Amino acid sequence: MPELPEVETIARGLAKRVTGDLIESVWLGQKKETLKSPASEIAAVLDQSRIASVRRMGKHIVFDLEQDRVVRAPAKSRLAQRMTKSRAARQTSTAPAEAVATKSQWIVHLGMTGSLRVCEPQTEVAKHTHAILRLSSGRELRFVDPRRFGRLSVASAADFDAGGIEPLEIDLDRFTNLFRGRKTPIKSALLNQKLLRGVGNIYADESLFRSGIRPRRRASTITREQLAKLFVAVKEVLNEAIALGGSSISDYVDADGEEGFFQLQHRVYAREAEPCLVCKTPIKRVVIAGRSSHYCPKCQR
DNA sequence: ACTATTTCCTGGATGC
DNA sequence: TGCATCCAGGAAATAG
Repeated sequence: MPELPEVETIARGLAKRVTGDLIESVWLGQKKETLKSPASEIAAVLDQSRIASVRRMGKHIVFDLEQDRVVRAPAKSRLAQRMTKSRAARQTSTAPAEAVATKSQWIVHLGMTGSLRVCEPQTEVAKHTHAILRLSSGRELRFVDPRRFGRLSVASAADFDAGGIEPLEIDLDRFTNLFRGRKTPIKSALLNQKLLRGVGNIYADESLFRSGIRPRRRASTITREQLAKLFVAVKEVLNEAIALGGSSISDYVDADGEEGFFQLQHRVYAREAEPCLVCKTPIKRVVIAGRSSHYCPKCQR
């Protein structure tokens, strides 16, 4: 279940392996529910594009792509029209033909069980493989997702909006404002990607434990002091998890096939009935908005 | 405008 | 052993 720290780890690993590669060909599977954009559009954007960088936005992995396309002056191509007017004007008035870099993005959401693997072409194609990109390095980048909660899409450079604010970049004032007037349980608010992007079930539970707040507490009833603690806890938990390569739950591994180790630091997540590490009270599990939520009934109020 | 609930999906765990 | 059932959970869709 990749959340922000896992996606960050994966994106860093991918950046090391595929930055600068040209995508020489693209294969997309038939399961169209994994595609947010039409298959033809995804293939057209990926094919013959160069991977300029790989980064994380919330729980999304963003591949920044550049395509070199020859634009001939007299014929007003669609590409030329899409460029800024001044640039297009310069183009048509001077050079008869010129290579123009157009920018776009390939956006991957791993959902629950999605993974991106860089491997040799002869590696057996795993079950539930939904996309294969052949790279100029001779390797392949494959998207595998058994449960198919993952999503692939493409966007032009200006398009992609991942929603809320990055939790590692937000300041205390804006953090506090996110919860003002919200009657929803704080747990639900933390999971709401339109507020903060990247926090998932594990890190929401762990942050609430560290700040002593019960997951069911209505967001608007939390004091300034408690929110300040939560603000620190969220950043702390995410940073520690990134440093340990994320949490390996079920079959999560990063781009190098390495497991993360933050699961060993979990204080409440998946520890139902086990003693609280602070006060020995058994950890409780309740369901909030359809999600299992773990907390210590004594330490969290 | 918010908030709560349902739905999607497969494989691993559990129970009889 | 075999088969059915349940559960995990992010986010979109739907309902209130």
